[in-house]
Amino acid sequence: MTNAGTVTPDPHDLAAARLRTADQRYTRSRQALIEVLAGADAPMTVDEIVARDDGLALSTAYRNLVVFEECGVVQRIVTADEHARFELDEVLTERHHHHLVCSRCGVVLDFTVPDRLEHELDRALDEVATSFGFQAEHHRLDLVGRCAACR
Amino acid sequence: MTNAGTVTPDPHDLAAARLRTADQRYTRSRQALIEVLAGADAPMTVDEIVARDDGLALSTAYRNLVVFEECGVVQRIVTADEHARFELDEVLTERHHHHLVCSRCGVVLDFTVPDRLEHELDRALDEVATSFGFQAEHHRLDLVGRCAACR
DNA sequence: ATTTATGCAAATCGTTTGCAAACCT
DNA sequence: AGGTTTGCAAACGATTTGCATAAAT
Repeated sequence: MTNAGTVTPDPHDLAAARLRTADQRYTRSRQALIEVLAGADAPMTVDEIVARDDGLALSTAYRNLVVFEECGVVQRIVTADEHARFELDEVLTERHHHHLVCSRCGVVLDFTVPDRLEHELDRALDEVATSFGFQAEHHRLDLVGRCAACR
Repeated sequence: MTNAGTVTPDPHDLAAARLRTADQRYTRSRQALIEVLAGADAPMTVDEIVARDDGLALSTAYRNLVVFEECGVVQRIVTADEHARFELDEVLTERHHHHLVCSRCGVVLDFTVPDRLEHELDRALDEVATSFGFQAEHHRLDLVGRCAACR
């Protein structure tokens, strides 16, 4: 279910709000970063992000992505690939999803599973967390294989 | 279900067999590496592995772990943590499992979910792969949170 | 005016690699 | 012997960081 019947809020507003809570400014660079990520159709590497926005320094991108991550504005995705990838946090997109990861080229795509399965998963993971004395934060479900282009 | 009623084969034999198939030798260093991993109760970083076996060069460990990975003898686990971790492949251990990942200290622990859920998951993921033109290799299910020591 | 963010260049650090010696078959 | 693996030290490359300047409040 993807917030049917509601208006999807602006990522910029949500990001700004979350940053403000952490006493962080929503500067031009940060706005540009969110703009790029909001327009992405898949998680992006830092190189890809910087290439998309002329004038943004690599170090600034890295630093802000860390801030975003700490504020729950973006999610960092680490695969076997050497580059980390970033996407807007589900809090901003309101779309819980998982990732297809290509074992050859490293590309990452989003997918969802039926709600029923997702709930069963949640329940099972709750039990696991409890039995290990773990305080669960979130789960990740990745399907690893060859993407259509790399088959 | 964990191969009830059968004798668990020796990891060394299985590793040697798989390496032979790829025209790879099962040298002392490689045996030592498997020995350490077979005795591990959780996926280990390369530093941990080398510390456990005196005399094994870091570069040798890295090189052999790559060979092992290519031969399906070990599985590389990459989390948000800066160190990759390694464990024997499920082909050797015969225990399909998933990972608890501590978001603070990076430690990784194994867990399993009920067979029924695992099968449902497989079915759902098959559909996803098909619809994306993906050739699935395997899936990963991680529960991220704070481990008992880091809460 | 004071604090925080940015850009550049240099530093970090896990991992990889070149090469000569040791090893295996 | 003949090809492979190993150890050491140097190289790599993604990410981080110090510092002086620019931007934000």
